[in-house]
Amino acid sequence: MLDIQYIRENRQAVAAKAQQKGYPVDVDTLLELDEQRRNIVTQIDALRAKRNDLAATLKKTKPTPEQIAEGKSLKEQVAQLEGNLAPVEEQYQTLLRAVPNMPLAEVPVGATEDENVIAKTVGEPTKFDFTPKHDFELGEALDLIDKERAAKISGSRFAYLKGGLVRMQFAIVQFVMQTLGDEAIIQKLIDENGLHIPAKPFTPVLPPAMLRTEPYVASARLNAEEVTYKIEQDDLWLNASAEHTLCTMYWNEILPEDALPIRYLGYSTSFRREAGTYGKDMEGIFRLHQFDKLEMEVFCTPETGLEEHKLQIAIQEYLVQQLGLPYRLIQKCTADIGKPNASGYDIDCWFPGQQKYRETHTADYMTDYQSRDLKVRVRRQDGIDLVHTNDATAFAMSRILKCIMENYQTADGRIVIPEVLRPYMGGQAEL
RNA sequence: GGAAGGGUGUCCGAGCGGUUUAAGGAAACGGUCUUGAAAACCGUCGUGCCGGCAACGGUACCGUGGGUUCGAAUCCCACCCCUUCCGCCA
Repeated sequence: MLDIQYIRENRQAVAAKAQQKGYPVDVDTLLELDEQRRNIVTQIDALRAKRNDLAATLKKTKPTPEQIAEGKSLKEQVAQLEGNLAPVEEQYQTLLRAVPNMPLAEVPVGATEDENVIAKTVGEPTKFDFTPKHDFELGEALDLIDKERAAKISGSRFAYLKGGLVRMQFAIVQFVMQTLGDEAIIQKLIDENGLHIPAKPFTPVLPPAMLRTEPYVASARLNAEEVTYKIEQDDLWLNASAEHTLCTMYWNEILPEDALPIRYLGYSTSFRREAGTYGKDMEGIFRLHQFDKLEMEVFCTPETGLEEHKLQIAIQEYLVQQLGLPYRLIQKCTADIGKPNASGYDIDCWFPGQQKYRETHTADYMTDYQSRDLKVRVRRQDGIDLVHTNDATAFAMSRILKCIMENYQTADGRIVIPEVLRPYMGGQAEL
């Protein structure tokens, strides 16, 4: 969430930018509630001070009937004010959480995703002297994907992935762990992008795939209606990304400054309800209810937040380039970056089956919006600051497998394995 | 699932109705001493919120939420979590 003091001091800007992001919010009402809230809290505190004074005088003596009556009266007054406060506080919290993060100045203003900006195009759409096939055609012919039986057992938007495709997924996992664990590569990307942050490698993490409501809400990532599965018998949700159990990891903690930046590479199965996408991307493995994903998560100081964002984007590009996939880097506009984001970039890779660039990666910079509610802080020489958080896709498996299958297909329907993955597949050259 | 024990500040840990402004220890920071370090000694040392330019003042917080009381870390109720043992299990 946003800092209420910032909202007080930037009433107009907050309303305007919230509008630009497509999360219009009634700032006037929010600030009115804020004032009511503070007014009541001040009154309550004054009454409590009286109560404490009274209690202090009674430490050794027996209370007189008058003193007991006064104590009771104070208690009732406090209770009444607390009764007044509760609904104000509730509305206030609801409105406050509805305020989106402020976009950075350089984020292009736009009303829909059509106003995203293509920052860069790398590579040419893959050319074939035959009509390229879709993942599902290739997958079926090579016995790599079985969606029919998955539908029988689990419903639509599930798949059995098999054989070489599975080995390729784990080759990708190994390749990414190797790459992000390599200080020299991180340093090279830092230097190439003119950044001034340490080359600390990413630590691989297998996080829990479920989390409880309270931290999930605080992470500003819970999207119950459209995205997230709830476990009925327990207070647990299935995470929609490793990011959700990674960003919450230091919930309610104060980190020592020398621990930062904390760079994690999480690997988790991700579950998504995909409500509201009926009929969209029904074929193949582009959009499934369940997929595995490698996700970067970084906790850092406010000063380095933007540079960590840039590093994550550089890493994403490097990884995609290593796989030899054509892509575009998209700077998302205000309407598309998402509520907790101050900035957001996507990488759209080329999918020959559809003859389109489609989203395979996203990089999110939240500034302190996420950490404020999660209460993830850093203890520094001159006080305590909220950390800045960044997350970014390393690879979303089913999408990137589809992308590789389609870009690396041969005329006779086989799939060449990208060079960098072969060492992790026993030297195998094709599926 | 059954039984027992437990959740206190950065950590360990005492407190079990009113000198708690949470003992004591450790860590950390500053200082004395020392050629330097260690040790010893002295000092500092929780997080929010409200008010204030500030110094500071007020208030809340001892797993969470209710309750009892003039007064709750302390008593009562419910729930959550952790540990150990038993059972089951990859």
